[in-house]
Amino acid sequence: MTSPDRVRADARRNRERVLAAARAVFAERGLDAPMAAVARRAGVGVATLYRHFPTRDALVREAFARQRETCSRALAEALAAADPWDGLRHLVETVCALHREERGFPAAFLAAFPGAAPEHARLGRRAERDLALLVRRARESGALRPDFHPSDLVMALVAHCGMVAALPDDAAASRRLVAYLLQSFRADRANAPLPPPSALSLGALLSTARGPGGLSPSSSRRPGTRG
Amino acid sequence: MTSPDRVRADARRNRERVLAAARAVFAERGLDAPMAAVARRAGVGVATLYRHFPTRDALVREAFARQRETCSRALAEALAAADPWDGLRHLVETVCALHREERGFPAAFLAAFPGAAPEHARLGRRAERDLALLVRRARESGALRPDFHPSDLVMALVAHCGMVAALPDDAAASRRLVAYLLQSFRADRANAPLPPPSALSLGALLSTARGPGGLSPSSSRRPGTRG
DNA sequence: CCGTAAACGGACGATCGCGTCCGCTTCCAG
DNA sequence: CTGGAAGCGGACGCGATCGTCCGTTTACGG
Repeated sequence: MTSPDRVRADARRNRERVLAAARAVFAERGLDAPMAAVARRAGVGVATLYRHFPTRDALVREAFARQRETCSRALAEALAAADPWDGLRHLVETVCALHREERGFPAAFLAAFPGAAPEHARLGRRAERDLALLVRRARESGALRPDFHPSDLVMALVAHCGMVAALPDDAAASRRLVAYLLQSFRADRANAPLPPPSALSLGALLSTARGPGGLSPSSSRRPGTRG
Repeated sequence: MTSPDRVRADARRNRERVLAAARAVFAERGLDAPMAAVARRAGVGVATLYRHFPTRDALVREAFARQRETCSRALAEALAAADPWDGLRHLVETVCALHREERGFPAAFLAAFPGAAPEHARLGRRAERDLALLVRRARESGALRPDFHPSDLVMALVAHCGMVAALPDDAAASRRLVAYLLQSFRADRANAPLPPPSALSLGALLSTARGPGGLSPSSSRRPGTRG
């Protein structure tokens, strides 16, 4: 059962090339871009891709491992911060910055959700416990509103993530939403100035007639749906 | 160029059947469910479906026409309200309730976005103008914070919509997010009690190991991406 | 009741993505 | 240097969806 441990150098190299290609392709074409596109971009045969990552899930998971690592670290840092509110803010801002900056990650983040709870909950449980502790401390410090619930943090992250997924180019909107949310979580209302608003317009959202090319290009589906 | 005007009764009936089926199927299987599935559900041949709605976009647009109509009406009502803040709240709550209650609509709402601005901007322009007016009035009434920008409303709607798309069953999270956002938009901070929190957990979001079936079932893509 | 035009439906060819299979190449230990 | 095992790559068979084409059915005005 003990695997060779010694991996051929070219294999390791190819693995990295595939991961980089996957990030690029997922960022450009969405999480369900053809596997072949990833392989081509990596300069590698499909078989090699499938050998390293038997399923799309495995590939996505590995491709964004660093990002998840960053999230996880941000939680630890938040917990270690001298002021729990600062910790909370740090957590939110770190995760949201990741959503904003790492193209394709929001989709992976959202996609991770529905199937999240079932098994493996090892690290998940721990994260939950840490979050609960952080929230309790921040509430007790008086900075966080007393009716704040840990799930509100998740709610905020998912909402932000969903917005970024829909509007991947609007960093202004992302920053502004984060600022609004953080302000609404404070117990007092230190109305710190908000970052500048985005250029979003109501556009055709309420319009009845729609031009061509409206929704067709990658018609989008709800990320969280059991097959 | 003048079309017959007189449409056969069965044609009209089939059209309605297809629209109802489309809403059902889109709700269950996402916006890019097979056209054939819609046809089957409607008890109709594919050809009939394609005759009435030449493209998927056309079908989606028509299927959710009533919902868009409701949004549009909500804006008008908001503008007509005696108190502009009440109007704004009504608008947000109406649209978000729609997101929450009409399965499939959030995806359509989001999908409508990226291609929104280009042409047809007729109704869009008007909506924008109305919104700007509403916002100005609400600011001047003192209820809405002075640094609120009309795009913030769109930002909030897209964020809420994104969250609902990711967590279609969590009405509690939806209501709570709306409450947080509305509170954060107030100039004063009338800390009205929030609706109860959701049962969301951090789950495996930060977890490194992921069990099987994590993201695979309908792997989700960013709704707004030009092909 | 009847004829016609409109509407219907399902079969069909084309396209696309998946994941495997197998012959060839490359690494590296001895 | 050399042999063998690990790794590689692309062709291939499969299944799903698309959108059209055409023979058949149905509504309805006269």
